[in-house]
Amino acid sequence: MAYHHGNLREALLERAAEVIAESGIETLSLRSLARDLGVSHAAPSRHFADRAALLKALAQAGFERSVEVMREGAVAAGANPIDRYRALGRSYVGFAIDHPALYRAMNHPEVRAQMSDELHDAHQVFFRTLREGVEEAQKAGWHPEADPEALVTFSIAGAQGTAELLLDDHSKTALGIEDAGKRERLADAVLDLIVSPTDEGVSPRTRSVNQAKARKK
Amino acid sequence: MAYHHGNLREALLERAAEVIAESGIETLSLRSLARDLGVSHAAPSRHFADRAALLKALAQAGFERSVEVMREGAVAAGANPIDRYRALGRSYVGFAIDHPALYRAMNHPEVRAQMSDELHDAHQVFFRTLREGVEEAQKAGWHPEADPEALVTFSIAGAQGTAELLLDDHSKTALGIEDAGKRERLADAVLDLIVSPTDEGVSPRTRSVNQAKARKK
DNA sequence: GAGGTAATGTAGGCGGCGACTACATCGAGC
DNA sequence: GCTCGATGTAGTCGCCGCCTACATTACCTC
Repeated sequence: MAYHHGNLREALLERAAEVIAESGIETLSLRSLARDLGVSHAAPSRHFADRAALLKALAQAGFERSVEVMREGAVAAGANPIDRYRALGRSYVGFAIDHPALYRAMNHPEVRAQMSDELHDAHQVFFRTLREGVEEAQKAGWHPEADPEALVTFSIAGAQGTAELLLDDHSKTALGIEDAGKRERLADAVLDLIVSPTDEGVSPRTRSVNQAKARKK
Repeated sequence: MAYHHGNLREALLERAAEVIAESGIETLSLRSLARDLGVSHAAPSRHFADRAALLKALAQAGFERSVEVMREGAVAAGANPIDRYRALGRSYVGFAIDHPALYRAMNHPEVRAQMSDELHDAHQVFFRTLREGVEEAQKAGWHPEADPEALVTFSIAGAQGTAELLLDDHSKTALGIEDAGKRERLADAVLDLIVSPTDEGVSPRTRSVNQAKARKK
């Protein structure tokens, strides 16, 4: 075989995502990754300075992909700002379920602790996307009385917390989630609770549009 | 000095909590812990079979303490079930802020992945405490139309997500949280949003009682 | 209060890992 | 066809988790 792997960087990211999805970030090691791909133990260092750099790259991809998915969801939701806002949250939860490895990388303490500038920017874009959705929804009559910053926190906390619960095995059993269908219904119900409070102009039961939201790959 | 440390187990837990609060769970090692306490590198193994066991012990303490704090908060909130329910969530967020190391241990993937029976029970008690609060609140008129399971998920997700955001440095700056006071106010505002939806019999502005809630040590 | 035993701590070692360095191979551009 | 940068290899160091063998202490029993 060739001395050069050819596309080691992408292969590393892909295999890393598999390993994380299977057995978690903790068990991920650069050396085992190298073994899996049949290269020497030091080869990964040509592409990622250290283990954290690889995780950061995954996290960055995660922030970018999640923003894409959220924007697509908003577009599919139509013109009503509150429906669009709901779709943002629903898409984020869907993203977490579809791409658990990226999601875990995005929220791993080791990554959050020391963000590179690039990663910081990606995180900012993510935050801004949600913030804009919140602002539009508020203008449209969702919680007009509330502090916008509290609304943003509430929204992100709700979406993040829901995603976390739906990905955690113990919480899943504690909540009686046996299959994917039940998980989807629960996610929708929770999203309804987040969005529901204001009853003017909002239709919290318009789930069908969001459920059929586009998911690439 | 004595050959025996005397209270190594407690000292390990205490020092571990310090290290986690300072620099995160990732940097925690049994050997560095042993060095910090002036014992041999293998001494900790007498009390914790492996690194995970130590984290599990911290997590267990966290679940137990958080339930205590939540119950105290509910008692201090009085007789109104919805006020009591709000106090549960507010107390949990307060617990996370006051005991970040325990909170992180409780939610660390390495811990969640393989829970011991004891830890599983502690987690169940935690879940049940919140679930009971939700059920009482619903009986009292909070979201009477909603699926109870969805309400539980919504509640835990909201509390958990809020705690996570308020502990994360990047999210803190993105939300414009400079000092502890602002953080407390934001936590209260978010809790109001979680509890507010139903307007019959609920007084979401009764924060003063909860703010002055008891916190031990 | 002497002896035995379990609890607790020590010393050493093994293998895996991250990270570093020196060296080998390939490929693209002059 | 040569050179140079990109990519991969081989070897090493130190830290860590974890294991085993051994030392010291506390406590219980007679």
